[in-house]
Amino acid sequence: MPKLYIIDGHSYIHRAYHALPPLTTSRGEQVNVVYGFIRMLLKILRQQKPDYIAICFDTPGPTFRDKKFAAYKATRKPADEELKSQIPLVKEITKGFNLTAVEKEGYEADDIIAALALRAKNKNIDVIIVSGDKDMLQLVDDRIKVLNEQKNILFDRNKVFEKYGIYPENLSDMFALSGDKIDNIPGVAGIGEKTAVKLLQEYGSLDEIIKKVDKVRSAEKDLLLSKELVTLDINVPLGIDIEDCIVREPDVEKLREIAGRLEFTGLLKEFTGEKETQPVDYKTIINKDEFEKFLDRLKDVSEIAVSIEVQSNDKNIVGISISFKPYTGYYMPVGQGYFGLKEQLNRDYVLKGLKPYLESDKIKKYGHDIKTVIWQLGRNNIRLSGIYFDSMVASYLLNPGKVNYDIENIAIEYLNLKMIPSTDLLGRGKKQVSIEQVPVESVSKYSCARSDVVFRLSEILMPLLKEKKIDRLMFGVEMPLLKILADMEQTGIKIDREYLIKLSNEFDKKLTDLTRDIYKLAGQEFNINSPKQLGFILFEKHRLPVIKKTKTGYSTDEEVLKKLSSTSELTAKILEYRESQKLKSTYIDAMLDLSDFKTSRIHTSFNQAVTATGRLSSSEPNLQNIPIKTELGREIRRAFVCEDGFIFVSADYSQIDLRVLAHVSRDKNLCEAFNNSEDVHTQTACELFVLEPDKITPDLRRIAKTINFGVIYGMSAYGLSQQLNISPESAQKYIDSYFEKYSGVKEWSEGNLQKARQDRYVGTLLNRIRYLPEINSQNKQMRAFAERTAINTVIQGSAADIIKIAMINIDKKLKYKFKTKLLIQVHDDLLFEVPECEKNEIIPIIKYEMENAFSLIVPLVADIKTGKNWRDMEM
DNA sequence: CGTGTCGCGTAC
DNA sequence: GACGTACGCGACACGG
Repeated sequence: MPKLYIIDGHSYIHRAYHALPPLTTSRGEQVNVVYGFIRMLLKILRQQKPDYIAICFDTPGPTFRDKKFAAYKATRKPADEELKSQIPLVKEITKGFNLTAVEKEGYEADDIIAALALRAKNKNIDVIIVSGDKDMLQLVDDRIKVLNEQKNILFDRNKVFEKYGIYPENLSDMFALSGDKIDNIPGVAGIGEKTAVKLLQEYGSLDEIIKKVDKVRSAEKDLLLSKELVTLDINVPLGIDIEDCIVREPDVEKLREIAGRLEFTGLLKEFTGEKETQPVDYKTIINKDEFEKFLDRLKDVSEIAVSIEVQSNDKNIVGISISFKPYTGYYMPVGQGYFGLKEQLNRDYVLKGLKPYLESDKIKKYGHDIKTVIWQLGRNNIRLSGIYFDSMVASYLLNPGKVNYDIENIAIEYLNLKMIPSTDLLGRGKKQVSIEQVPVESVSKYSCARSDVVFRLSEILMPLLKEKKIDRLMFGVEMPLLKILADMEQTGIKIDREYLIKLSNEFDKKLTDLTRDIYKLAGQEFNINSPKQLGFILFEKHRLPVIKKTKTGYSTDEEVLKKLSSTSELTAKILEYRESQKLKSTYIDAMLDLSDFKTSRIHTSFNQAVTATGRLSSSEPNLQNIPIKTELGREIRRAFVCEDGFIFVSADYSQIDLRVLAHVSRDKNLCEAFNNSEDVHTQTACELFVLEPDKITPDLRRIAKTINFGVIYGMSAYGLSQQLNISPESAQKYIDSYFEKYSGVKEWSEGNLQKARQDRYVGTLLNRIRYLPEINSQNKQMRAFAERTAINTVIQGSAADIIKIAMINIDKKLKYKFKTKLLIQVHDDLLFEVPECEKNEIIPIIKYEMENAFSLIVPLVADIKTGKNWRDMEM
């Protein structure tokens, strides 16, 4: 059925005026109403795909209601000038969209809407009135609905009854009885909405009420007048036909011109987005016949792009789109609501039909964020196979420095294509709707585009990967890794819930005690978690010396509190409090929250397209920063346990960063240290302080270690001085003497920078690249930062390359013969869950594959530990 | 009432 | 006024 959207222009304008801040152009014109109006209109156009739209406006002059009742709307303030001045612009916008504005002298928009709605209804057109005005609800029936966008409610008869306790046809009686303060409609004094409803329910009609209720009878005149005023006039001579309201292509030129004039830069971009040069061919498959034909076609294809839409709460699949080639797509709705959809296929039937193709190695799979697709299908017992090209990963490899790799952004960058953002379909925030409630035509276009665009992207991205020589990294490392990460996520790691609950309670008690002590020492209660309040207590109330400041006030970080703690019991307690609070909120409670209720396992996300250096990241929860350094923190690790009959095996690379540095720099001294399997930090101390190894004190070793890390991070004298708590001058001396002893490192570092300045990027061992646009900046700070990352990225990124290769090679060995599973990667560390019976066989395999993942000029060494939980791991 | 930013603290 | 790379908590300011 075709749909007519009738927009209450009056309601839109006021909403925009009050909801938005008073945006102005640089010339001082207020334009918030215009902006809001366009936004709301775009949303309706994109989300609802109306066939007809009519935008109704009031006219300034008096209406028949004013003639009947001079005081009508008399209490209303005249509209603000800032609002009124924008109305002509709004009408101009309407024209720009090629939409029809309807107004009629002597009538209010309400009456026009009523007349239009009834006329459309008689032509078998579904009507949706977009308005927040309660008067409009009188019109609701089986064909006519009212959409309140602020509250995101679509009123049908039942919804009206739900809200008022009476049906739409009785609303005018109710409004007449209760009156309306805003419109100055008298009604019957002493009767509000509640009483009106009660009376109507009791007596049925207005006539009966007048007869039976004294109070109403005495106000009969007012009541009848009110009734006339609230009743919508459906006999407006409209002067237009429904067909005049058909939705046409907007006049993009005109909209662009207005957007430019009013300085709507964001909107301007939307209107400038490339129009499809080639028409797309998207189809929605809704019956068995079409589906069987589709499956027939699948038999002959060698590659498909897949995109899946899921319900946000239960993650059930509501539809699948598949594309065979660019500019085409098929959408199969399998769990959508019936809004505009006559029939749809059964989910299990569709999945069963697609399964052999999705699981076939013969058909190459393309997608954007395939790991998510693996999950979506995995939940439905389909193991996606033949995984070939992920456009998210590809675009990440082409430039890993970006904030995100959403397909919308990638499509703009590489195809100059503006896609429908999901917020257009679903809205955002609290008003977000679930996808199955969105009309199928919209979801179909949205989803098909997502498959289609993956193909279009692949045609651009693949040659780029080749050209930049990162195709081996893509197809040899990242694509195989993708599947391994999905497996790791799916496996998860078991936690001891009872232990964590016990820990949580203990920490609770500890925190309560500490809080009490702290309040006492501070002399008052305050929020210890607030650095601002804490700063006040320490540095203003107690006049403790200010050691460091932040952008916004006093610093209260660990370094500061530690220094103060030699004299202050208060800060010592706060340090204790901080540690416990951190462990409880970030680890203990979060782990309990995120663990699977049935299996007690935690399934993190290993993100493949986040870091600028090529490392993985982990989130929800982050299992890559579980405490290990302090005794108390380590207690958290005891919560990570293996299943009965299994044992954890962890394998971590020894000094992989410094080994990579030795390799790329070919520094004689550094290589020697590793080739002679000496302790590298001690060795560095020997060089720096010109002492024999047996003369190196722990303190000297600590200094050497800090410097070694400094090299990896692109050390500066200032940074090193901070870290070692020494003067920048002495730090500089250390650095000078380091580079004297390790001249190879110095030469490599300089050469690396020079190359970076030339190429504006750096590359790792596997030619993972990172752009450094700031490397030649005039700004010293920015340039210095780029120089540090130039050093760090090569080392950190190469180490990431190596462990990724190791993961792939280990996976190949494990996959078929063993039940051992890789659970977690922490940058240079792999954690496996191993059946006890496989342990002896597995350990040498893991060690071998890690140490031989890549051939450096120094050996790679992996240290193996085993244990029943993640804390108590022993060699 | 949600969203973005800041300070802080974990990991490698 | 930062030696690199991440994630996430709680507080707070801000525009609704």
